[in-house]
Amino acid sequence: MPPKKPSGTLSPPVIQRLSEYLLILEQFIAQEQEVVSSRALATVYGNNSSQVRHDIFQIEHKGSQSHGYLCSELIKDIRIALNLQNEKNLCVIGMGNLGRAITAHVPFDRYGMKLSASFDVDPNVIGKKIGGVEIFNSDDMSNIIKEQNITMAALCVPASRAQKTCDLAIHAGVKGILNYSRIRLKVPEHVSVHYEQIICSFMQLSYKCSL
Amino acid sequence: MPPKKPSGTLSPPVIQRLSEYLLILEQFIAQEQEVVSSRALATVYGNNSSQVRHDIFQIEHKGSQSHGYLCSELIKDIRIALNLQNEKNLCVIGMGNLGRAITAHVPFDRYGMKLSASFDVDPNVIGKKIGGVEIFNSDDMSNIIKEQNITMAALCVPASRAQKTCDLAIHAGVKGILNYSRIRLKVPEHVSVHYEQIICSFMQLSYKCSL
DNA sequence: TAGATTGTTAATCGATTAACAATC
DNA sequence: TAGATTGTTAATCGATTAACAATC
Repeated sequence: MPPKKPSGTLSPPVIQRLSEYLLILEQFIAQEQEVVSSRALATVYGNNSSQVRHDIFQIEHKGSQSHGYLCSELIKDIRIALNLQNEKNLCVIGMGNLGRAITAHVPFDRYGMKLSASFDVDPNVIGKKIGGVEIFNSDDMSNIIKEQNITMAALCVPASRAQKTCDLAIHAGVKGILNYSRIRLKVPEHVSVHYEQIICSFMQLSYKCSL
Repeated sequence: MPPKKPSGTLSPPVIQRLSEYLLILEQFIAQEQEVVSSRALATVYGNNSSQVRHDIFQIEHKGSQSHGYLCSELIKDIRIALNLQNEKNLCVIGMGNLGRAITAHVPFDRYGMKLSASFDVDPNVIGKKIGGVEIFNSDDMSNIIKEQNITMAALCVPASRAQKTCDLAIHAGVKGILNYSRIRLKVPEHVSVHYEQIICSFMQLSYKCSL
């Protein structure tokens, strides 16, 4: 019998909430709040204390009964549960506004990820750096992905180029794609794609607002 | 007894899927594919035909038994179900890379939304246009939101300014916020906030990839 | 101690899937 | 007609919430 549950045990809604609890807890730490109750966390997140405790129960973190959770310890255990300790390399493909936003402003290094390359086809930007990350020629993508052992990619290219680019990245070894392009991708079974269609988020919000 | 179910009847997962079906169906139309079966749609979306039929059942669209759904008709009924016919005004606040990406590239007008203003504090960009949308001074936000009857906002400002900006927008009449800033917002009960934390999407993908 | 709060199970609720009759 | 596919209900599955004993 293994000492810990096998990874892959957490369901998508739980993973999602844990990742957001993590950011909230870090906000608490920044405000020098060291302890938090399930009730307080639930208030900020927008759910209820029962769900918070249930989520935390699943990652086998132990709080202090009657005094709540120590933020710093809970952060550690969420990081372990989400597998954020062993570093993963990723790249951003397509340096339009969105690609640049992700490259320059998302703090990957604080969450066990390393943005090790970005790619574009525009000769005017190739060779430059954004947020400390070099922009490479898309033609060299395959080699660089292999060399740097990149396993995840944010796809920020125009729809017309998305499938071809995605095929190339997968062929070079990418296992997970965050797709910001507005088409559905065909990928082999062993590859995960998460669709991040900004317009769909707006539609959902719009629906809620129209009730 | 009302002829149609009251709006607000659709659950969040159903709304989410319907919004994505909509994009897929439009892709089909663009490829001159006029008819689609629940099975074909499920294959592209990545679920199963039973769920597709169940979702479509809920919006009271009638397909043709034995021949599937007519894409154009299904598109129409999804639009109705999602309340995309009556136009809503929205704004983007913060014209960094992300704000510019949303302003320039998200096709709001095709989905019943009108991006009628964007805001920034930088005098170098105020007065310019991006994607046909004028960038106004954030100081004038309150007036412009009221004048143009803006009800939704994409919040793309730095964390340090997010809460203040959000308060201002809500006070001027905004009812729904898509929050791209990395903090939790305190809002009154009648306002909906959707959190779009890019780093959380990466954490979720990373978890899936590490299984 | 009394009060607060967690840990954990059980109950409830809702979402997904299966099944199949109806229909074109 | 036979085959394909929807429409719709029922069954299953999983996620959320409630409850409360345990504990500090």
